Amino acid sequence: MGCYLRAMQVPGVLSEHERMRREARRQLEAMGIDPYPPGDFEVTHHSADIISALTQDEHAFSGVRVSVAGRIMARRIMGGASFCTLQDAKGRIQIYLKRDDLSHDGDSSLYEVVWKKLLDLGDIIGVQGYVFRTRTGEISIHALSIRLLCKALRPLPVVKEKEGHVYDAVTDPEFRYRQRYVDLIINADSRRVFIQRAQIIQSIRSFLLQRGYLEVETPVLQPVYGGALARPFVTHHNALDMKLYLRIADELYLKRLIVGGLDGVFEFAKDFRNEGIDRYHNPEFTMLELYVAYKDYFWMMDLVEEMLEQVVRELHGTTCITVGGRQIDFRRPWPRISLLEAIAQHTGLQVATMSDAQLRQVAKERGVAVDPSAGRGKIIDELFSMFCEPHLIHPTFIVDYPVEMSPLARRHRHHPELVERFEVICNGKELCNAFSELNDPLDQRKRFEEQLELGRRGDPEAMQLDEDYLRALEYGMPPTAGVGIGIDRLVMLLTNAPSIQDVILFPHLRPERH
RNA sequence: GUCUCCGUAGCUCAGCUGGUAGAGCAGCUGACUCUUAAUCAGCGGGUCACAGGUUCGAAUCCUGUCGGGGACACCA
Repeated sequence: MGCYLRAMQVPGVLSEHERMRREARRQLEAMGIDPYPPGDFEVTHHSADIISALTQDEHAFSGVRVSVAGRIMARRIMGGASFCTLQDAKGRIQIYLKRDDLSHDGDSSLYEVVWKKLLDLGDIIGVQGYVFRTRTGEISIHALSIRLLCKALRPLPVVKEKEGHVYDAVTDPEFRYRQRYVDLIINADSRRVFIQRAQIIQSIRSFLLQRGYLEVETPVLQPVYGGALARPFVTHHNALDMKLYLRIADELYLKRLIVGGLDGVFEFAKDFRNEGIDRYHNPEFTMLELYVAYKDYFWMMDLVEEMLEQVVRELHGTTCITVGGRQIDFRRPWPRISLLEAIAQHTGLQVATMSDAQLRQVAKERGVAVDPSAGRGKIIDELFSMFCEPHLIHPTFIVDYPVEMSPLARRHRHHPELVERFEVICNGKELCNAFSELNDPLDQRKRFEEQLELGRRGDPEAMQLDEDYLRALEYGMPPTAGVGIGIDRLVMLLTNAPSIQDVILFPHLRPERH
């Protein structure tokens, strides 16, 4: 690590490899070859398409000239003939090059000098030729011409592979995250994860669009942050000379749109929370929020179930996937169990009938760290996450939460101390959070005021009172169901990625130099 | 933020209880016109993360700093 940093810090200090490649570049230029030509090389085919087409029909390419472009990943030079592994966006294909085929009028310099001496692993070339099978049966392209499309000045880590076994794979997480561009070149699994991430998001988007919901964009820079309990990033607008916050959620804006009569809105929102970083948390992350008018949380449970089942099926072709060695089945219906029942099941405690003091006492006895300022809801939540969550592997709805934990949720229609809220727990982790939205402006004001009181008592995550949001509610918001799904967490689950850094292209890291 | 482990050539890693660095791949030179972790012969490449300290002598021991992983705490 240290050494490539050094090379980056001090441009004059180049490794032997880098000096070689710069010299090769110079020589190419001296030969009249542009090491960075314009993008006018016509690509007619991609590696994987050629291979699948020929596999289906052995004569698919008879009489066909193909042009492919990609990065040189391996070279095997045997005097007057060479093999090269070329990697493009869809995969890899072998190229066969012969001196005789690349020479014209007795000039073999393209093969002897350019190919053998001046091109390197990592360079990007275009190849024109015809498709054939080698004696051992590997589908290859017999090159009739090659062209340098981009000279690489840094050596690529060399990863070799035989019969599925990968040798010298680059596993250093710091290298992979800082230089994701290299990770993507050399780690097929990393490419796979990000392609699947895109598929998952696309799958959700089509599901929602198909139901007629409107995809919208709401402010990232907010004068009042809200919609979640979290610490925000603070920034400053110079021209307006005012404090702005990077959003921690887009909930309050989406619900304003419900007031506005849009009835069904969603947004894939980048949210920002000023908190610790670990394998489940990145300071900026993606959250899907969806709000639908004239619906409640029961309806939303059905929708979430259906949507996620379909997403998993579209991605994997089955509802049953393996995560960290465990089987998880997303097939509907998922169990629905109330928060208090779940606690009773896993701890034997009937917390509903306990006084605050009793609750505090049993929590202490069970080893739950209880902050003296923590309210009843917080203790219950803590009990749940300690004793229940880890046991919930298959997707499970946990429903009906204490009111003080959910200042934006509608009170339960039968139990005023609860709200109509559910979370989906899967693989021991929260996957989404949803509720029947609170649309009573007076109750909402009271809940905000309770949050303000928490804030005064020092809770840095307490909500701010959003006057404009209250004004919107006073105009009337229809009964509405809303849900938030942590997309990064969902992608981790569905791609079997152990760290959030593996599903975010450029995860946050400390600067390389201070 | 706390605890813990880690940082040696472009990459993957050796380097035992201190005697100032080694392998494979990659690179360079040469041979080889169906190879596929190509092969064969030869060669080069390192402020051992950084800064102090202990010592005759430090990649190795100690302290600190930087960066990373993991766990805990807060959260999604």
